[in-house]
Amino acid sequence: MTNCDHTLCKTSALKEAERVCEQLGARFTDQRRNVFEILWQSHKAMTAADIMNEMTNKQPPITYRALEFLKKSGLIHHVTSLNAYVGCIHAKDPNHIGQLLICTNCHNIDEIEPKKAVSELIKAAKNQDFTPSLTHIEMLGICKTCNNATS
Amino acid sequence: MTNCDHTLCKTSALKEAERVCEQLGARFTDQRRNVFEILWQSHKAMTAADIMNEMTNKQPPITYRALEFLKKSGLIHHVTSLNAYVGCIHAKDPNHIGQLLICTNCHNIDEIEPKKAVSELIKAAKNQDFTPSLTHIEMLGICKTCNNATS
DNA sequence: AGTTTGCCTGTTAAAATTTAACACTTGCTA
DNA sequence: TAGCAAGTGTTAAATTTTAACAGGCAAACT
Repeated sequence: MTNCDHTLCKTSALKEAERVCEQLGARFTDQRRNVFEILWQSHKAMTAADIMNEMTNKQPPITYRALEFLKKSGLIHHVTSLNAYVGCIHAKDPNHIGQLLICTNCHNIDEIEPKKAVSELIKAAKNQDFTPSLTHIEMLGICKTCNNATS
Repeated sequence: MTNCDHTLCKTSALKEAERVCEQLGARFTDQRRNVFEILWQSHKAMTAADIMNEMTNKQPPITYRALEFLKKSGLIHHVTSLNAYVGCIHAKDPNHIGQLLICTNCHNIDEIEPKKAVSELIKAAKNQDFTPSLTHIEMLGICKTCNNATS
């Protein structure tokens, strides 16, 4: 995501969303598209309320249902430590385990795939005979841009 | 935590809590103790409402304030993916980064310190010029006991 | 001992967030 | 073209969290 051409970025996310829905036999309806596009206006996390405010149809169930669907489909992430949502930039790979880098200054979120760390995490879990099915990794901190701005 | 002698486990957690409060110049008051003991009845995550139900004084602000304090002091963890709380078993080490292993079957939570994985996560973040200050790692899955019971 | 100070509590509400329930619509497909 | 499953619209309500403010309590100072 860092320094993306965001118009392109958004366009390809939309294409990807259509493809994923197709593949799931689900519809990328107006409501779902509405939520998705709002989230993809930026790489910042938005709360359900933030999103609802920008929806055409502002009724809570509409928003929550769309969020639920998009999350289940792997198209967006629930950023649990903020109770907010952000578009997923690795939707292509439904089994990826992302590491969210959440800037507490500008609120942008980057997502990387820390292959080595993940395999260590899994190894550590297996050591306890724990069988993982879902992994959340979230880091709060200061991003590159804000680091440079401060210095 | 796995297969702990829980009476001991709880006792030492209480001692530790008293020590931490002392060190912080804060008081381990009745309300805080109440929440803390409720959480330490088990290694299961409890929601604020669950806890409130068992409190002597069941008023929301009492519970939320105590939770907030215990969390800030590193005595409990907020399990963000469940929006629930659990006692921290590494309170001694205030800078530790824990990996929570959350059993979706029995709801017990174990916490381990995956040193290697964490250093990889930090490395991955630094590669993006991201300076982390707080890291959350949560895994949902099936624990040892439940694995054995099923097989 | 008396008083100040800061932390902590009690209490009343209210705000914010999320879900339930149910009737209706839409698009596929048999 | 009827029937089914998926998705919507709508009304409320449940749940979760916070605000605000008055009062109490313990340690620190005089």
